[in-house]
Amino acid sequence: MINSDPMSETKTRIKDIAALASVSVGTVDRVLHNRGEVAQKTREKVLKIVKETEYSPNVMAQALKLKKKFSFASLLPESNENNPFWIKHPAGMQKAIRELEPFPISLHHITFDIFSEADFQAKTKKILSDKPDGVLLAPIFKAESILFCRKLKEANIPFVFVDGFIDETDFLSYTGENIFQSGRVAGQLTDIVTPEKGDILLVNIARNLQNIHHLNSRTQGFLNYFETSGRNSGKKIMLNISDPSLSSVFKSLEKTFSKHNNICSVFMTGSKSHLIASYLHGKKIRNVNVVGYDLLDMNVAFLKSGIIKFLIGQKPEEQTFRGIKKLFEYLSLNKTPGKIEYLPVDIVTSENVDFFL
Amino acid sequence: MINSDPMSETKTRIKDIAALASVSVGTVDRVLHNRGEVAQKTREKVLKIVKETEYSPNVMAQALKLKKKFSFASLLPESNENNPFWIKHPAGMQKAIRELEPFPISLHHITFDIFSEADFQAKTKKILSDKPDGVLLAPIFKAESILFCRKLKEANIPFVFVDGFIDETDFLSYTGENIFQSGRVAGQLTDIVTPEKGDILLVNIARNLQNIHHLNSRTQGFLNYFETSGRNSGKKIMLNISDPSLSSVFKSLEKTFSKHNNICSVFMTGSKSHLIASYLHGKKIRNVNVVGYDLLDMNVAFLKSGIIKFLIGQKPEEQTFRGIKKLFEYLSLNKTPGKIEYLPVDIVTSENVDFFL
DNA sequence: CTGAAAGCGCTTACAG
DNA sequence: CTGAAAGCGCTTACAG
Repeated sequence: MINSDPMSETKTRIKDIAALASVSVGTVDRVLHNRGEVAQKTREKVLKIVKETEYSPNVMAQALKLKKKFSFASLLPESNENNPFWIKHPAGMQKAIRELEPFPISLHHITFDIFSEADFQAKTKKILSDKPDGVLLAPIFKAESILFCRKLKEANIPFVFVDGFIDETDFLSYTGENIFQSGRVAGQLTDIVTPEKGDILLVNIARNLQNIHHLNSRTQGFLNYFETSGRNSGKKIMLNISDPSLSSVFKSLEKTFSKHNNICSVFMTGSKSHLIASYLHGKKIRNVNVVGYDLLDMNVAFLKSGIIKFLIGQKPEEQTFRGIKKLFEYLSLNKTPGKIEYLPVDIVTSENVDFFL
Repeated sequence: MINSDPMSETKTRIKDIAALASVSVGTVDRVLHNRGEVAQKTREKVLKIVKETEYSPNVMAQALKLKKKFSFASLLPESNENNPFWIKHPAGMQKAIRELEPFPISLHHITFDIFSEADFQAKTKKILSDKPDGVLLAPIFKAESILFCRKLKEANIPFVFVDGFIDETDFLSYTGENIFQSGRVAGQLTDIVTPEKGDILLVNIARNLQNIHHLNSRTQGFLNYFETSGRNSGKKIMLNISDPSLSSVFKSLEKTFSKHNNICSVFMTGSKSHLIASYLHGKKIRNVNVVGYDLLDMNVAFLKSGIIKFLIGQKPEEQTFRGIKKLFEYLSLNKTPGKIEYLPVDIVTSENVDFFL
């Protein structure tokens, strides 16, 4: 028999504690919430009984009485054609709010230009002036995020990270990928589909590489796999592309492929593997496998057509879903979540992709 | 701004409806719950306002007042050394009950001998006599399950399936694998790791094959993949083993491997791929890849050591977790879940397995 | 057929 | 420093 209340059949209520301590419920409530104005002796007596009876409040009654409306703010990059990765994040937050329905929660979702530190900073100012009860953010820009998080802490506003975390801040929780390990998984998958002596091309597309630590960690994980466990002994060729435009990417690939004639697989460290696939398709280059990230529509199309062999999913919706839930549970139920929650690294192929869409 | 209550700032309460209809809250409640004893005219007036105001009850207040305790029953195979697959299912139900904490729920978890239809039937009798509010079950034995489900329906007890479903019953919801598609995924993974002309051995271990339709569907999906999409052109050798003991399995494998000398991969349709791996390991047969199901400790060990290349996870905990939640939400919040919820087919390798444990 | 009142467990403003 | 009372939104037993 599994019970939600394994210790006792009937839960102790404030009233019971009051009776046991020979005080009124008002007094019990005052010590429970540290509202002061209670004699030290009374306080101790009540606290003792609270402990003995393992009192925990009835959340339904609390919520009914308090009708506290939580207002959350979220700060994520805006999604557009150039950056469709972020398109699914809001849905996860919506879902969390719907699921928490009986409790009134509002969420102000704010986006910033992923290429503009200034915009990010402006948006953080706005959030701080709104004084939300909790914040969810993707700490894309490290320096600016650290500043923002410090201010949040000063204002006593808890915040959770998605997509990545910054150790130097006092975040409540991170929900997302283990970035290094995900690079290792990508390495393993690439290893499986690459001939033993075939070369592997690693492609980074990013304007400003040192600021986006994901890609670096992924690349590190990827290379680490081959150092420790890989079978493939081919060359690992690194290609950094700073201009994400189609023509620029194609030009870079053109140059690289003409220089190296034994490339058997391409690993794309970010979500734009469809660009690689598109290039290979256009050039009618067969037998080159692509491994990349994220279930964007374009990526999925190439996965189904077979040019992309594996995609690794990051569960963007799940990240924001859990982030919001953690904020809520922390604030309303006093549950402190685990500091770091790594979501499984999903391996996605043409055959199981539909389950993830 | 995403809001839990998008239509109006303040929710309408029974009191508001009563005022609008010029009746008392008691009357509103009577029509809301079809408790009769209301004049037809009054009834219609109230219903109209309920509709207009899009009234929905405050679950917190309901729960606080009602203190209804739901009692659920679950019926799953008992897990033992021979059948460790079922060991993780109870944890998912526990988790659901913990998460639903503020609502009092009790669960009577009943197990049956997976080799005994009679035991299954006896346990269903017990459950029926307990009259639980909802039931979760794995319909392992088809005929007996149909009978049981009919009785549940007669008693007006909703039930959900995990691990498989039977179309002919009136189940509330199924949460689990798309079995055929999971076979296709297994086919694809096997295809990837098998040389183009290598033979593939399919192993079924089951006492009573026609009763366990999983394995059949998986095998069908597996073969279907090679018919429609596969690259491998080797033989597909079927091996059915009815005695699951170690010695019997080893003997069957011995015989099969001596008869076929080009087996490059083995697909195990159930959770016992560790037996295959163990055989290969003992015989020092290298270069034979194993693909199988379920993250049992023994399987994971062989996955990490490299003999098993891929495992497909079924998320046993998630199945029962969601099943219980669906029962609860159906009963307490009147939410009817989707009839069939396929969980993603998880592809697990030595590099991402830790996220799933 | 209908209304007024009590009470679920909690919090808070008020009186003392 | 402490207690008594009102009220959150709902349900129910009772009186009429």
